[in-house]
Amino acid sequence: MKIYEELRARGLIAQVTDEEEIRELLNNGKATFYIGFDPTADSLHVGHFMALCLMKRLQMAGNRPIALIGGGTGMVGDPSGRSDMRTVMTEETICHNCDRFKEQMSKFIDFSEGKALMLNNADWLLKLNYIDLLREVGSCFSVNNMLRAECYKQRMEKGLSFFEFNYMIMQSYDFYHMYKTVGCNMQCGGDDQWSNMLGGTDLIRRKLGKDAYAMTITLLLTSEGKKMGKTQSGAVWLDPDKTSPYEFYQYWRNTNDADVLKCLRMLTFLPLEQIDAMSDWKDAKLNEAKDILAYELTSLIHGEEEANKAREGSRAAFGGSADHENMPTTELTEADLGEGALDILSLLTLTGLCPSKSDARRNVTQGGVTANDEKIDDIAKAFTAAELREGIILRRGKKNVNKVILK
RNA sequence: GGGGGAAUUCCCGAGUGGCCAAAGGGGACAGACUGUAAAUCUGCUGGCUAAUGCCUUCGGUGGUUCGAAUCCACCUUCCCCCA
Repeated sequence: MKIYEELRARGLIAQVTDEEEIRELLNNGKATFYIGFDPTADSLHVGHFMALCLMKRLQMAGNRPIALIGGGTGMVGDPSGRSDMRTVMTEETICHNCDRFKEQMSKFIDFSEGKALMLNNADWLLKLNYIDLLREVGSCFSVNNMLRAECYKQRMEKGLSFFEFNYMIMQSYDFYHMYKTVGCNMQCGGDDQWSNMLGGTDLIRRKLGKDAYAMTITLLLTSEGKKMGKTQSGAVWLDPDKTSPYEFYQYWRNTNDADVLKCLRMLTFLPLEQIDAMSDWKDAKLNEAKDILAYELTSLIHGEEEANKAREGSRAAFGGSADHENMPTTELTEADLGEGALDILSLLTLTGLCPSKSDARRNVTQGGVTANDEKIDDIAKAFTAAELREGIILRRGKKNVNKVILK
């Protein structure tokens, strides 16, 4: 199966400007395509992961990816799909974030020998002169059309500043610039970028009379219509310091039944036949598919070793038996110990299982806390140094486990 | 440029001098049921405290008052109408 057909089969392709041409380009490794990443945080997250996967897939098929870091566009911020204005970031923050992005991407995409490029649009956008820009490309944009664009719809109700309105022009300029300088003939991105991307192909046609292409990938939504990769505590990060491999693994392990196959297809590199074979797995059997999904993804991001640890940790936490080696652990020192013993509420906060003592108290009172599988319902319960030295397995609810041990 | 309105705890949103840590809903969390799923039902939802209670919070800064989320002044941001 050729790459284009595979992307289709995996359900990755959302919209394309010209299916025939794009199939031809991609299947023959003739595309130089770019995907933009706005440096809004100091780590990539699951949302970016889809894009990285796509890059890798296309690269494996012989195409040349360009990872475009939005050091310049990040100064403005994309209003697409947002209901309010982004906070404007300082230049230092943006630079810092750009560097971290580069680091993370290099682990995933092969940048050697020009097989892929990494560019930063700050290099050309920051130099632009307002009047020159207006004269050069300003005439190619119709405000009427821009206002009709889907990506501004939401903002038309709440208000959109001129500042952010320019984002589309900058993104279009990127494409145009890279078309001229590095032969970039295609842009890929999330489906929410569609109108911004069309701005670019349009600009190239108007300015150069050449065809360039755009392709969007399906946004990965949960069956409830929410963006995948968001939890109540924020995004699921690829940086192990921000989201531990264990948490990362657990995130996928808890995927909704309805979303498992879709995620396997879209995110993993497992052969389609193998994934199709899982399609009649039902009920408890589906848990195996979730384990595969979680393992595959953790392994892709954090490596096999970490994936194994995460899987072991998870089995120890939920499977009962197994060893407790890889369980999330908190090491205490004598200094944490008050009067020779530590009460349950302090333990819960020290391990991070509960954010505050009030919350810890609530959880204990509601019967959600166990220590070594014994339910704790007394908020005054304390553990001695000797008990702590043995190690205690604390649980808050079913999914939050932490082993405390006094060193 | 002129006029009118708004800012509330994670989100939406009530509250218009004391009874307000602040209604209601959503979400999150915990319990029951399960398959580490979904749905459902129950509880719970600022912090400290064994508890009584105390402390911090209603865009910001000052002020009026015994007492302010609520009144006044100024500032900031946003929305709407007219130009």
